[in-house]
Amino acid sequence: MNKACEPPDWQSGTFEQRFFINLMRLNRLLYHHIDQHLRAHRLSPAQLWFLKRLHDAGTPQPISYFADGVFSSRSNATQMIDRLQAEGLVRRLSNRKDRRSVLVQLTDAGLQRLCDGRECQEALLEALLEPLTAAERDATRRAFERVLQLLQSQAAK
Amino acid sequence: MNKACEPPDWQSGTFEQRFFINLMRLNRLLYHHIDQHLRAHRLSPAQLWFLKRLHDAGTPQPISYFADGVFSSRSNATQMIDRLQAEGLVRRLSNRKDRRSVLVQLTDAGLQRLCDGRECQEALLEALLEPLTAAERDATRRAFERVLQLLQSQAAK
DNA sequence: CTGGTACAATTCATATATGGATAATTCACT
DNA sequence: AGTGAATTATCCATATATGAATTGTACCAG
Repeated sequence: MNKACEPPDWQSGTFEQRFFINLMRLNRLLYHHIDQHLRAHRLSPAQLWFLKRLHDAGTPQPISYFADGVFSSRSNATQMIDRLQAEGLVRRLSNRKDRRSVLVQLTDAGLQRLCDGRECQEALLEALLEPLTAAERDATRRAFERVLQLLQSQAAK
Repeated sequence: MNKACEPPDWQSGTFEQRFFINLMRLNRLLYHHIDQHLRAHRLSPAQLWFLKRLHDAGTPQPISYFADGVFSSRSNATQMIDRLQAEGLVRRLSNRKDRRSVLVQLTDAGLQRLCDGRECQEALLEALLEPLTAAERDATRRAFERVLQLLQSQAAK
């Protein structure tokens, strides 16, 4: 990411405008921060998220398992798995129960890569958030959950 | 965006892990929510942001003005402006002061599109955040600013 | 069993985003 | 003035993300 030329005044405008732009900005900055360090482990945050979810599941999962709407939609999951497979981190298994679907399995190399990346990401997040007091953590957690709740009730309409 | 197949348990894991994933999730959901409604006005959130910044500046701005690291990096700004220009929303002017740079100017059509889109986005954000009490707004604002501050001091290292 | 419907994965077109080149231009320094 | 560094926009390769269309498969109603 290139350096800003003359950054806008992020704290101007209404609460709603600042909320939106600060959310987008925080997201972008944090993603980029983690991305930079994960690069040494040859993983993107999205790839790490895929491997982590697959490992947590414990068993091979269909492609649709990864289309959770956070790091990936349905059509994107296919090509994310393509790239992970090209690197030998996962493999595709045929599904005898339902030949429409394909099961994705973590390989040993994928597990190793996952452990490296996970450690890196966790260390970065802990270092970043370490200065937060317990009260600040609580307030932050609640703020996120509250807005997520509003967003879900709004999106239902 | 496709519906989730079996959404993961977002509230498991350490505070740091939940923080990260909730931030990414909130960002994606809100971006998508706004994107869906802006589509009727033939704008993406990123395009609206470009037009808004250009209008706020009041005068034509160089390409690098848009590379603020939130919606766009340097190389991306070029193609964002390409698309806006192809739609007739902005035009490129030569810069007599510095022939390396190009000035981008809002057209009348761009101003009209901006007004439509801005109104749509503001209404969505107000409707979404309307249930928040003053105390919740304050807590939310402070949470964002605190983490942004941490991130900037961390990124400096 | 058959025909229609639903569903899973894929492919395609397009938009967004980054980093690494490059060419043209300007600037800084001697 | 002239050389070398820095800057500006652009181009390229690649990754990420979405929606629409397609293909193959499963399932259900009659």
